[in-house]
Amino acid sequence: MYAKAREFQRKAPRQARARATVEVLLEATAQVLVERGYAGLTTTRIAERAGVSVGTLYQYFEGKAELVRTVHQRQVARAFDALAHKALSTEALAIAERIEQMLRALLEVKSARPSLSMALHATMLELDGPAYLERTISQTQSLVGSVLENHADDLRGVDLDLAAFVLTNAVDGVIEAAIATDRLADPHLIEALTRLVLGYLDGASAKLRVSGSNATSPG
Amino acid sequence: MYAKAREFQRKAPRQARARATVEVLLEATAQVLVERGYAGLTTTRIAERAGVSVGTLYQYFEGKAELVRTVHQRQVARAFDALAHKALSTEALAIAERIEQMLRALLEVKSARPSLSMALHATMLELDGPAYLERTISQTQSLVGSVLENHADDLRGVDLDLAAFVLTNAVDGVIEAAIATDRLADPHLIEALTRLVLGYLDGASAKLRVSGSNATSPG
Amino acid sequence: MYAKAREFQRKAPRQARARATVEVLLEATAQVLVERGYAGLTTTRIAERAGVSVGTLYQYFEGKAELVRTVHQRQVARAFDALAHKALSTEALAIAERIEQMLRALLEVKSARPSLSMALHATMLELDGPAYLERTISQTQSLVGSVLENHADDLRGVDLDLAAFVLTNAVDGVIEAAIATDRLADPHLIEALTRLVLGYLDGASAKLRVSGSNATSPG
Amino acid sequence: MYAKAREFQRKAPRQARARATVEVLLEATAQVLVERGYAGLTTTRIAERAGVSVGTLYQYFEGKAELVRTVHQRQVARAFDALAHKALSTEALAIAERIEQMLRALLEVKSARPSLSMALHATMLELDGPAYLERTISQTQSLVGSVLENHADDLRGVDLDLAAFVLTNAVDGVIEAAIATDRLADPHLIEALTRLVLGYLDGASAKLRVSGSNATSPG
DNA sequence: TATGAATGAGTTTTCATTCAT
DNA sequence: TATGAATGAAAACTCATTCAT
Repeated sequence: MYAKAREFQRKAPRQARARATVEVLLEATAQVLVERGYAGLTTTRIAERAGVSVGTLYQYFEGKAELVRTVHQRQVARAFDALAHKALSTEALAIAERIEQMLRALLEVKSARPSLSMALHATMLELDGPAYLERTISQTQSLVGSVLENHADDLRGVDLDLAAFVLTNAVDGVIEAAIATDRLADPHLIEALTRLVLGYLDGASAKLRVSGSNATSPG
Repeated sequence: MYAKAREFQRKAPRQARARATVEVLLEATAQVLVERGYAGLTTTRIAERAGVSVGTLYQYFEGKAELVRTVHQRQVARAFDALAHKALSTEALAIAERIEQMLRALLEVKSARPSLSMALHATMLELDGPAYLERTISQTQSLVGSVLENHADDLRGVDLDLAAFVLTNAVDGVIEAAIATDRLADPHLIEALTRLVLGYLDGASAKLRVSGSNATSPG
Repeated sequence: MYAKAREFQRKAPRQARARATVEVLLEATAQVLVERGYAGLTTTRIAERAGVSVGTLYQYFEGKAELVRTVHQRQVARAFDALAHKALSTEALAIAERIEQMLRALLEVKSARPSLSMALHATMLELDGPAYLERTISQTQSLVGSVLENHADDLRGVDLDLAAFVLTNAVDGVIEAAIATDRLADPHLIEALTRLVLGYLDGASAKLRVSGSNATSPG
Repeated sequence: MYAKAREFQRKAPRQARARATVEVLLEATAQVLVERGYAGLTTTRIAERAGVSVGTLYQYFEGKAELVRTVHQRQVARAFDALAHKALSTEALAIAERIEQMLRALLEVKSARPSLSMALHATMLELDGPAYLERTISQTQSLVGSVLENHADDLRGVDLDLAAFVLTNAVDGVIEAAIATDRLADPHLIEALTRLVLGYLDGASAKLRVSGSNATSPG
């Protein structure tokens, strides 16, 4: 049904010039994909935009699917790395603060090339089917899972796996829509996302509810 | 109260036979799309599956894009109608109960042809770009918005427009991921979604927090 | 190589209504041919324009080729009849006057639907190949031949067959170009054509030269 | 002195091999057009005849229309160049002699591929409508015009523009008919055409009439 | 008779991929 | 290595024609 995802370059570029060619091809792929969609992403066009010949393209990549998958992997890796880095650097913070910082980091990284994210999402869905989501999201999901686990004391009663799944995808859905409607820069977005996550966790844990949200402290 | 989507076709079928042909073509499109993705959705294949000739397909539709858009519109309309209907029939209920019921209705309608939903999402993204999301979601979003307004008293302090945007897309993101990972049937899903929505609203409204979640009742 | 020219309607229309349908179809064919060329002349379009169904079209004509040939035949017949009629009614006149009158008649009949003439010419060439010209022109050519013969005394030394061929086609070439460049209405055109014909005959006959062109009389 | 026609192609051939391919495609187009008419001129057939694949055809031409136009332009250019060349090399001659020589040159060039001329004429009419004639003939017309101007002294009283228009198209009409009826080789044709042209000019100019045609000399 | 739905052969056209230079 | 010409399978799409109603 869907083509298998094959990995990485056909040939490891040894020389600097070759490495540069690979970069140029990947960037060209990203640009053309954003500008004309997957249907308009032809090997000729990629090569043209990259300033090399089609032959060269095939020297480094198996075809356009591999190019797209590579671009996607990089994009995903960038987002994941940013998130993971922030998760590490905020280990000492309280959960509410930590989540807000992580969401900030995520929004920032997504803001870099918003339309590329969208285009890649659609394309990967077409290339590898729903299975792609599973692969891609699961990584983030387990990162989120371990972060939650760090705060297990505050989250007693919360099904952490379920929470990781729900929150990761809920946040993703909102961000995707924000990209589509060009609201990524809306200053209220970060607040709303934070509230979404904390609200969910809050609704499941007595501890957090009392200590975590000081606004609730009664008169 | 809520807007309706319509279809446009190359030529309106006059005879009953023709109307049946159109239905058969749409169903064939849905099936082939699910089975082979948009790349595998060829006009020949659609016609074959529908048991008519290609010529007939082109008599009623401009091409496969129009077929897909029509299938999508119907799918969206079905979900929207179910949601709108439930929204109306639960006007008397408290917000928490109402939201849970609406989420149940939504899950139910999405469960009907989960893989079709996914495939349509990916395809529409490719066909019409991110703009498609805007068009599609906005309808649901305003429905959600008016439901929230019905409970404005319970939601003092909540930015209802923002809430409608965030909640609609958060729920959508979770459901989409649930479809992709085959968790739609998970009995915990409905609870989690309800908590997600109520938790968000809760985090923004003093009134709701006190009356809606009895664990919080101070003293 | 080129399809055979088959003649006339598949079925003679007995009733008045049927005759009207045939007329309407022929007129529709002419209109569509002018507006969209032979490539754009589809049976559906003809039927639509005529306000009948395709089925009806096939009730009266074998297909679009027959329709075009019929329209062409009528057009040719109109021009030929006008010319023949004028030839008869001017038998008593001197050759110069007679030719001018015939040319006037020809221009007049061609002016009626100039673009139709052009379109038919191109289409018939495509349908029946160069052979069509032979068939069509020969009729006119022999008419011209017999007119010249009536004035054989004035045209001693002229090869009448050759003259008929040359003059018919020369005049035709000029008129066709006049249509294409929209000069049909140019008042000098008729003079020029007359001069062209008389000049040719003049160049071949001593008698005509002296008596026919009074401007030459020296003195 | 006289304008030149040029070609436009989808992509300019860089290597010698490519240039050869383009030639082969043009020749194949000419052949198929003659053999089967425009209706029978399919891209598959052209490629087959040229001994290349369809893909190659589309690499250099937008489609069959562009191929035909290019062939036509070359054909027209050949005829025009021959005529222009003869016009230059006969500048010193008397008008009668000059015209005969130019007509001879024209007949010669048209004799090369008579049926191609016909087929191109019909096809261009269909492709570009009557407008094509205007474009094509105007060039020749102005060449004829300037030739006539060279002999303005002999042509006092003649409207040179009108003469160029009438004579160019009259000659064209006769030649076209000669091609269609296979009389191009008729030895009388050249005489007749010369007489047609001179006769026309003669009928309009006193000077030429007296000196050019000795049979008229009075007394 | 008239209708218009259905047919499907026949075209055009694209584009990933190969390979001689 | 890089090039870009050539390939041809595969797709979209049209339209003359038929025939059940």
